[in-house]
Amino acid sequence: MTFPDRPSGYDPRAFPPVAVTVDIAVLTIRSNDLQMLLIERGEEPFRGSWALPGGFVRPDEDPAGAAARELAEETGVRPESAHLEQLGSYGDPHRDPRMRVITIAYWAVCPELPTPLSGGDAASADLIPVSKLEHGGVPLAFDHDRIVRDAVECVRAKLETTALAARFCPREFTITDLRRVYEAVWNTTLDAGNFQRKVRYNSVFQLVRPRRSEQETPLRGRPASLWTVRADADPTLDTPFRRRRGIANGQSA
Amino acid sequence: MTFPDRPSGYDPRAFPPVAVTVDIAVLTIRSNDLQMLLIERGEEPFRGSWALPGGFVRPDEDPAGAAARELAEETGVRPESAHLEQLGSYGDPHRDPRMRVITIAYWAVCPELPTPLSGGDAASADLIPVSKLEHGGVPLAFDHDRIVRDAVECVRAKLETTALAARFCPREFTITDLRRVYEAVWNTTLDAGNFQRKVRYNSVFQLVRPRRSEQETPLRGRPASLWTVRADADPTLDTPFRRRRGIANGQSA
DNA sequence: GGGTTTATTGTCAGGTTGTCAAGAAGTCTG
DNA sequence: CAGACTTCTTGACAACCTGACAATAAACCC
Repeated sequence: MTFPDRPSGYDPRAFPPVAVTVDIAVLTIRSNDLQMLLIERGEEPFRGSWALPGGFVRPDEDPAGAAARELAEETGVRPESAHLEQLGSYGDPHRDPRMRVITIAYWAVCPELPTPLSGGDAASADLIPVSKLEHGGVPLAFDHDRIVRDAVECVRAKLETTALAARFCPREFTITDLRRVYEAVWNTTLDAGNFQRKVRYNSVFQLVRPRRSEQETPLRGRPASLWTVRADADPTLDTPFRRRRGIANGQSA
Repeated sequence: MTFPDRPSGYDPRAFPPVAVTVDIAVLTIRSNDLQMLLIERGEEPFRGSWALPGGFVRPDEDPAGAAARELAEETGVRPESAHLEQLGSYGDPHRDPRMRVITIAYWAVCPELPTPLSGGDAASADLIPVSKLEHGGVPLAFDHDRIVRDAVECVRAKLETTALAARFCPREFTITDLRRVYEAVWNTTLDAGNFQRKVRYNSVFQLVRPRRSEQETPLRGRPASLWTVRADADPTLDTPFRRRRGIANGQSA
């Protein structure tokens, strides 16, 4: 990597103006549905369209740090409770009509999110079902439709091989909680018995308490055991969960 | 995403100066060994260290386009013969001591590369075995050691679920060619019989000719059939190849 | 206690994988 | 030209994993 033809002494102003931003696809599960946090734009361009939360990377800030900051600002979640990971960069020269903006996209997975408060942007934030976004029913600003698609696919794929699904749940969760995450994210249904078996055999998951004591929403049925993700090791699953591709599963029409 | 407090009319000079570059981890297989193309720096900073090939994203250029251009410039490979994919962005504020540089890293997989010609950078290019890079025996510039590690891990993982391995081979290849790619990239050995079975069952691969006619290097043994990757569909494998994690396989010591 | 609900365990056939052996089809050597 | 040698390809079989589904367990309700 060499700098443009200039002997030495790097004149900052000589570089073509580029803005670098981060955008974050924040995912959570609401009423057994995969949803994404989006913000309705109050200004041009794309006034009235929905957009990913995000903002500028500050001069002395790491992009990951900028993403964590924006996440906290826009959702109020503590950075350590969410899982934040880089998706990739989007840099089409004309993706923003105003000027050259390269964005580094991230995705984040949160347990049940506090109901989105309209942020300081004077724009309203809301959780939108991903199924709706995939159906094309929501107009998105910039190239955010592509980022959304990529982020969702990335999370779906990551559920196959890692314990990421647990990041949608509170620290301790039941196996049914976990199964519902898979069902929501993959928009499918899984056999409860087989799912149980896989979780029990997976060394990443760890039994915490044989019975649930603090009752939560479901007050009926046999109480479930509580599980957690083993803290020490990396969250790779011993044997992956494989999604059945090709068959249009789940609710159609 | 909103712009900094400024009513309208975006003064380019007002944005903090950031340079955006692409860096490419070019991988190929030489003598059954995974190797990466690196360039020895002839200038400060990091004079004498090795670095990934790369360069600036031009004002009206897409980052992927910049990566393809740099790849062609530095290796002479036709862009369509290589597989080029984005890895991610690296933007630590101090990763380049001269100024703020955010790089978008790519990885590329090439069939047998033309022996690297020293590029126009007045620096010498060379193929370095990845095993050497992982052993820490090669000083790398900037944060390129991290990019190299991430790129190698990404390619290793991608071999599990896609037909990427075929991109290391010419358009038509034998099953043994393909197996050697896996063995080189994963630094392990695989059972030839099992491997054969999996490839034959995989709908991604397609038999071209039942016997090899043009003899290549190995003039001994039963001639092998030639296979290719089905062009139409996406390169996802029906049943993934799984690498056995945890066991330190391959040549030790 | 009987009915309902949900969690958990069990069964069993079918598919996939790992190990290993045998067969096929060439070249090489004496 | 007959082995010897090499490499590709197929086959056998046990171990393991998975999907489908039935049975049992543990709560709640009335």
